[in-house]
Amino acid sequence: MPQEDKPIPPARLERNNNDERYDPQRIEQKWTERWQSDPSLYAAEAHSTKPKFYVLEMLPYPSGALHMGHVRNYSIGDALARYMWMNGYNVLHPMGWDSFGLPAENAAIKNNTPPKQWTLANIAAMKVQMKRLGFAYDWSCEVTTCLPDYYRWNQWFFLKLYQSGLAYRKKSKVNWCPVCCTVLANEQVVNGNCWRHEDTPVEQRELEQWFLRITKYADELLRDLEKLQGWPEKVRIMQQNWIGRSEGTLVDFDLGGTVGPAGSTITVFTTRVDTIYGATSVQLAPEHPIVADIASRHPDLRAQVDQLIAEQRKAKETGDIGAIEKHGVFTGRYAKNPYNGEAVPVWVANYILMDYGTGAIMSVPAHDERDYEFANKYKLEIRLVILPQSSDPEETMVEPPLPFTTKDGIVVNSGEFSGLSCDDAIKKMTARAEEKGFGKATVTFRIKDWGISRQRYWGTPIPMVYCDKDGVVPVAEKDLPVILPDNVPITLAGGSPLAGVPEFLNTTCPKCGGPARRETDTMDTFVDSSWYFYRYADAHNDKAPFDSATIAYWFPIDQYIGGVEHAILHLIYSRFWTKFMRDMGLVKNDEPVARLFTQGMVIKDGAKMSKNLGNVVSPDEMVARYGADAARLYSLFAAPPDRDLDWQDSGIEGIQRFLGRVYRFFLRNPVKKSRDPEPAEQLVMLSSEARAIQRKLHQTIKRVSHDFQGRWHFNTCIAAIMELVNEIYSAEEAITGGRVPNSLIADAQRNIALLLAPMAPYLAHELWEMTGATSNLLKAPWPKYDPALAAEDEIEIPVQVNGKLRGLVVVPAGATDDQVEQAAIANEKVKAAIAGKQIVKKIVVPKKLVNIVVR
RNA sequence: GCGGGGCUGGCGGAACUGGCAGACGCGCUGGCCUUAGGAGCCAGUGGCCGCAAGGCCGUGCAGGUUCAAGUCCUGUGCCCCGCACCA
Repeated sequence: MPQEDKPIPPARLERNNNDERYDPQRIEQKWTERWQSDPSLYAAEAHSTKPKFYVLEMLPYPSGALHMGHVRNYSIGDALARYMWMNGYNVLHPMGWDSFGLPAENAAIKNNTPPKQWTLANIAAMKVQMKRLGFAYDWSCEVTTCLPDYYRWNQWFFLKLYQSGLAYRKKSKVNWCPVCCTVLANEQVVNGNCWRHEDTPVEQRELEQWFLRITKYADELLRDLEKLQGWPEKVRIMQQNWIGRSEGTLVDFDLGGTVGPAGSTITVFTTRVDTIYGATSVQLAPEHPIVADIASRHPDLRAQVDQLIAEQRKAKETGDIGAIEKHGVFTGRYAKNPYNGEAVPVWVANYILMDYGTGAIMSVPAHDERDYEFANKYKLEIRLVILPQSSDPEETMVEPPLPFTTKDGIVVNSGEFSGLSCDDAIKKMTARAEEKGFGKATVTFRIKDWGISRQRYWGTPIPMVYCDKDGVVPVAEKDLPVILPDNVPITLAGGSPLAGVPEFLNTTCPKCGGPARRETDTMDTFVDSSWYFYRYADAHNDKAPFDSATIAYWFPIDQYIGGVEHAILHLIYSRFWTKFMRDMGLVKNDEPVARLFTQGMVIKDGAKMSKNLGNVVSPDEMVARYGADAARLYSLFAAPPDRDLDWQDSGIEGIQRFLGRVYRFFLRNPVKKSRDPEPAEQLVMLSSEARAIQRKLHQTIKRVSHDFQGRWHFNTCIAAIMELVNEIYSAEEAITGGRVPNSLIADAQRNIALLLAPMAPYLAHELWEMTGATSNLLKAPWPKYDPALAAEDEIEIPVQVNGKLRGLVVVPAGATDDQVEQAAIANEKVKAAIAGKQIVKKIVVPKKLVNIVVR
């Protein structure tokens, strides 16, 4: 939503009529103007001998205003981009807009504004915010997914998917959100509710839909998770669970005669065929077609089954599926276990899901907890067929107190398979099924094909045509894009708005030229975000989605940064898209993203910021009060980036104080003699105060470099710079008294500007200029430290007696262990602590500590 | 139930490979400067005892390994996130 204009209280410092005040508004405005005058400032180099680095933050939905989560995300990415520039990389750092989607339609209804107008206005507003925050984006390759020059390539990809058999149309039960009035992908259903309307249960509807065959890549998507060592383990595991690969066996149970159109066989799926001699019933999902067949002749059963179906649906909707009490009903029929020829009763049970496996299971109460619970309730036979490996095979447990469910056992009571280990039994029994033709090995996935049809207006039109003569016909490539018409009346009722636009709907068949109708559904917006980051590298290509050679240079993305909420949806779809493009020969990389970083949420008063709770902090207000640098620096300082950040207004004030301290140090100690950076002089004869500053300076460069590169602990980077500034302030008397050479002050100032440059770019640039430097700080080399100058002359060694701190001794940095030990023992407090006791052991950890063990 | 992360002062957080727990910042207390201070500067600030010197206790809890444990091991509690009748 667009930000309403609230009167913003003036920055507190502005009331201070002091020439030394740090005025972020003045400084930041000055640099904004300068940076805007050079649009190529942040542009990636097309031909470069430098190593490349592609750093990317997840593109926002243009809701109208940035929130603090965006600011944090982009502050991290921007710091990294700037750091890599300073380290000599050719950096690609783009930004764009995930700009199709339902909120634009909702806003259209509410404000009577066309979605396009609303969206483009929001983009303009948010771009202003981003520029005000000083993020170094290469706007020349901006991607806006709702514009035809982008979405035409969605359509182009769709045609390619269709040609490859990876896009298909199918009538099926789909998830329908009654508030969005559209279909949702499985990935967009959260606990049975719509992902955007968490209180709205998803309904099931039968509709003709377009699907993308992501399941073709299910195995590879799973396998290649191994390659993604630069991804958080959490995300890899979430994807692994989502894909849900499971190896098992299909086994046919014969019903001994046809019941109806669904046939005379029940095929069950099991991962534990080794337990099949213990199967004492077959359980069907209430929605299983054979249940419908049987029930059609038995009205009583029909009613009971309907109840089970209703119950299951309700449980799914409330998210309680998994906790409902198991119950079921006997169908009156029996099915034959093909291994032992035994006929077992066929039941319908509410804990069997139609959309996993075959919707039918064999029930083995002795070796499955769920089956055990069910069998106990209905007094079904519990037959033991696996014994724990350790126990005596002679010993027969007739009534197991609990089912034994692990594979670590021996098969018993299973005819010729008795005596085998579970794994061997699975192999041999599956082979038997294949040999006899009553079953086979199979792999089941939890992941389903991706339904992309949406009955909404504001999305990419699906480029397909329906002809009475030729059926479903793809739009010719040369006729792309199929333009999304403007001025479409939008309601949230009655299906696809495009169906009500005759100029759009009516077309001619690409094949026969006769009258035909266009597809009126649009694509899921996750299609847009599945490949947008490729377009950045070649954003103005009008012959192809991108040039393959350019992609080969930039990909994979070196660092992708965003919220963990995209761990499944966006990040699995875009992996699928990359694999499809690779198989098309369009890209060479198997994976789009080499390293992924998921930053923590921004919370306030212990809760996620939300309008309902009224704990939202507006970036605009923060920038107006404290400046962009302070807002950015605080979002990096308040917590390490992977953890949740608890926003505290008093914290950002502290950051502003710090920036003011830095600024005043420069202001009070103008050093304009030297021009551009030059190596620090070797300052041999320094006062102790000067030496302390010099040492701290080099130690700080070391620490910041280390924490930045290796760990991304921006909070400790900033803390280190604060320490340096504190050191300088505490030496103020020495500075004003002339005991610190000008050249050292100049050196410190240059380095402080450099160290701050990635995180607080406005002030850093101002300070850089104040030192007299004329080069562009953006690409100034990251500072290096001199180990000799960073070294301490003397070190303080804690001395423990029996592991407890008893004294501190100061020794020269180069002291030998013996000297340190002597100094430790000579210490008065240590003497007192060991007086009258016998020294058992002396431990000297070089440069760290001494521990004297006494008795 | 399974998986991932977390638990350190009044608060946000430091302590990367076992080696001075509490860096840095906020808050608080005191002082300086000032017509004024919601500006700036300086100092103090884990708890308990003590005038002090100093002592004891302290990283969710209980054990253990070690000269030495926030860090390693065993057990356990609580919080957050994800998945969940997946056969």
